[in-house]
Amino acid sequence: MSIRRPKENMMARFKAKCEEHGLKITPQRTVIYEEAFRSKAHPTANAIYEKVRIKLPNISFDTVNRTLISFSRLGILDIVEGYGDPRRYDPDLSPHHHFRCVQCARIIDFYEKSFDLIDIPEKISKMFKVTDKKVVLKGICDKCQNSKT
Amino acid sequence: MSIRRPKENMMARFKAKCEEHGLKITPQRTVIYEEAFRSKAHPTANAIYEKVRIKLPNISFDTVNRTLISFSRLGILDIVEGYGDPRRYDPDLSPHHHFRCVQCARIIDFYEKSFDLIDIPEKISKMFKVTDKKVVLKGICDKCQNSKT
DNA sequence: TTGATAAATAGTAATCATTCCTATATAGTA
DNA sequence: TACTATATAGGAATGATTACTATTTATCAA
Repeated sequence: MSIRRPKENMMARFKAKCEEHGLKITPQRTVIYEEAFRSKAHPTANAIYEKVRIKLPNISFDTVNRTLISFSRLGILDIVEGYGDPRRYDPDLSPHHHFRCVQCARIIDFYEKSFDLIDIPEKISKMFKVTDKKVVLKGICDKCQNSKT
Repeated sequence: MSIRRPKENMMARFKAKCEEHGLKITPQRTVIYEEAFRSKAHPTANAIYEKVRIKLPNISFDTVNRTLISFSRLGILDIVEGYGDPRRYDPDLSPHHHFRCVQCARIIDFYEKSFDLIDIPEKISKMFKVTDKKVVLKGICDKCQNSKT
């Protein structure tokens, strides 16, 4: 799911983003950034915490959680739209879209060029500063259709 | 936000949906249904619970929560996409779309006919049973743009 | 109309995600 | 190198959500 980029580009982007927003570059933030983007699928804060902990054994969960939230506020990282479940992050920065199964709660990524091209209505772009757009589909996934009990 | 419909239609729909899925029609479910659709904006389970409690003083929160979840599973009620905050419901059944402010976390409804008409790609409709589609925009809302501290 | 039965509910208790608090440590800068 | 605003660790508090169980009830068949 996540885009493969050379590590040096990733870290240059990280450094630039931090400086842009006046965030100090700490070892904790660096490792959290690396691990968040190394993740596949849509990791929770806890999943990222567990990975970070391997490199920084006595980091606190709060630091990981707080950092992920500030990353998402600054547009460094996306939060996946959820439906009452724990917050999950999306390291995939390329335009993509989501299908959600209402039975098993899975969120499945898909790519569709025509969806990437939809125009923001003027009434919206006048009022708000739009930084991202995504089509979210809802329904029953293949697995759940087959295993209808 | 919610569509105004004659109450009798609402209740006929409720009854039909319950029978379709083998749900018993209980006074609790009836009142929860009524109050969920009377709500404006995007109420939490707790907000609906407080309203239902006026009519059924000793209903439990668990019953309200469980009922709302089962309604959403059966397509009776929508869950609003959220970003780590408490689950919220959407009583607006008409096609509409959402803008999310990453600063203040508001979800703002908007209507855009061209978005309603987007086609589901065949690769998706073959694999999944799609029951709803929504465009989700992300950015900074008008209020937050003005009050940048 | 009534009795049987599977489903639903009330009333907790338990769990888990998330946020808050404070003393200590540190990155960036003069 | 020393100063200062930030950031962090650790743990406590809060709040949402789910789980559990005894009791009640809607539905349906006789």
